[in-house]
Amino acid sequence: MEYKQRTVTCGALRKSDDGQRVVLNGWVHRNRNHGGIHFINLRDRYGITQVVVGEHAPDDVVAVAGELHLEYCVSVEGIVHARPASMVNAEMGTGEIEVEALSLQILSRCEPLPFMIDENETDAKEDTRLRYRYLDLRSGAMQKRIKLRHDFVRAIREYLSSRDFYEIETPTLIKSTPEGARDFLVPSRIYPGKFYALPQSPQLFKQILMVSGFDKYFQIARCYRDEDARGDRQLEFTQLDMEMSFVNRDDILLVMEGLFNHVFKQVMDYQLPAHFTRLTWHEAMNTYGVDKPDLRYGLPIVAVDDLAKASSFGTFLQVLSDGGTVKALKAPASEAPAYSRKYISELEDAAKIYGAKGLAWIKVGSNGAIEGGVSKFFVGQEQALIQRMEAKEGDMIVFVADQWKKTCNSLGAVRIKLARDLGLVTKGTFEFCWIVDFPLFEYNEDAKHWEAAHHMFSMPQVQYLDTLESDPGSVKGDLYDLVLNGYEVASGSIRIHDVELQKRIFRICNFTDEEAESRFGFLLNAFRYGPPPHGGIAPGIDRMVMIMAEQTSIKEVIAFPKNTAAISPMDDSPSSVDEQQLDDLHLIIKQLKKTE
RNA sequence: GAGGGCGUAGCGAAGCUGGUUAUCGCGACGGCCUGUCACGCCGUAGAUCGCGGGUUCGAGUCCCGUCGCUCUCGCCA
Repeated sequence: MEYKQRTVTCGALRKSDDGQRVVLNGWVHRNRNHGGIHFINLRDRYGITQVVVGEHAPDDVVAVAGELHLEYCVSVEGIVHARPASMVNAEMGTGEIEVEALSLQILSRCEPLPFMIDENETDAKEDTRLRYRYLDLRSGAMQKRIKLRHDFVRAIREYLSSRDFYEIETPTLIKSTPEGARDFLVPSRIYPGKFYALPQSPQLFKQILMVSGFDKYFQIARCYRDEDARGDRQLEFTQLDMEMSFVNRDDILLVMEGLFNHVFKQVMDYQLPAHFTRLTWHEAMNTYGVDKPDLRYGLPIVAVDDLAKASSFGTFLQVLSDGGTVKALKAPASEAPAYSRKYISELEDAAKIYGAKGLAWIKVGSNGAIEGGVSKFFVGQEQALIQRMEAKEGDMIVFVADQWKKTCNSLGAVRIKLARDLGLVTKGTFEFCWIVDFPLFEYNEDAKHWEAAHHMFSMPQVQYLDTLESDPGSVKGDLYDLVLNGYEVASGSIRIHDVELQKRIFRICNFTDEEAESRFGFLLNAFRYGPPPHGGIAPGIDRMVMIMAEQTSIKEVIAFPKNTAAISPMDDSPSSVDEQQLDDLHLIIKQLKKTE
């Protein structure tokens, strides 16, 4: 098709371009027909320019203008005119000018839209947006977020490249290894009955790159985990995968602090503190009830075992004698929501999600009195309780009594709900923190053996090396998570680089030497050839961009995401395949639950 | 696997305790309009109220089942 190619974009023209002859290519964003005069807002990635088809326009231009509908793709040639002061649109970047059309060509037509393309957020429902993702991505909001993501990744590449990191690709068809999440499998055509797996992360390959001497590595790596989706989780996602040799934990934390200082400044002009708060896993759990605390607000959880023990509340006493714990959280006084019976029950529901059996409460009245709920069991301890909680009139104190982890998690959920409902979350701020000293193992009650809490390649802290086997539960690892505004945005560790130590870890996690050798033999072999001490980390790109864009779903920052049912409504994947394809792959479908 | 929310025209929504012809905005279509910028004005079409069953004289509304979407728990080193 012959057409006039653009000489400028729709966001470029200014008053200083007055009188220029230009060509614009773009989409009809709005078309206002006043009978004798048309105003066409022409849109592309860069902005919107008003095109005028007026009284002096050639007849053919007027005719074409009359045919235009929303989202027609057109080419316009015209003259730039500065608008008279009274007609300037201060809302638009190009609001001081307009382009008088001399020629107008329709490049392609557009059917009636399923939803309007908005300069900001579209009001269509997510399902509809995903089905017509190509239209949804035209919205100003999506364009902005996709750009943000580009800027973010670009700033990362620039920073790391300037600091001697190599970007190295690792395979996406790899061996299935029995750790972590469920693997996506790819059947081999050449080897009947054998499968590749898509990587859950480039973990083993980046460690092997360290053995190869590439002592500073990074990759913008696609990762795959066949697990149920969430707002902040897709089965396919992108990590900034990193690994370094001859480093200790603090070296890695410092690199990351430098990286994100640079990136936030570069991309959002946001100044982060030079160093991020560090909390041990235990501190985080005890104080915030999660291993990914949102530090944009306070509301610390407080231990009250001693006060509970001195109380006369049977439930508390029972939990304590069963080895549990009692913790409390102060809900600060506020007008809305008042701590009504209904609201307290909402808080209780939040606590119960994580297994708490109930939520005890006490209101603080005037003159140091405590009222309602379980207050009658704390006679004589009013002042001690108020002092401990730093409570004042109008505050409410809520309690959970249970096993340690349930207690922490439940109050953690109440803390988050309170902060949201009371409006304690400061918009537009970014609070990073490090969580360190994670336990290396946790006990799998179903499988009846210990498992790696993160993965099996993380280094135990040296003081636990003699007690790995005798007391796995208390072993702390050289592990660290980076947390941003209540989301885990990165996770990493110093790795094991010693074959014997690595084998001990496998054994504790119930792998025989034979199994370990068959699954991870290539790593163990590499470690027989002078592996350097090394460690790394992997920030989630989608999550970080989501938080920077102040969204609550990573779908908002992924061009083509899948829905919660793991379906892509646009291309309708997954789908069935031809019999011939199955034959090639030596596959027989066991049973179809429903006919397709 | 489990729980909460939602499902009404192409899109977004209203429809209270069951009661005539299911309402509104955007969009579509036709017409009018020479300075709008979410243009305005007049008119038209468009809905088996997700699907199936039940209660009832009568169901968008109540009950049961089912499907889809969404958030969450489990799961996700």
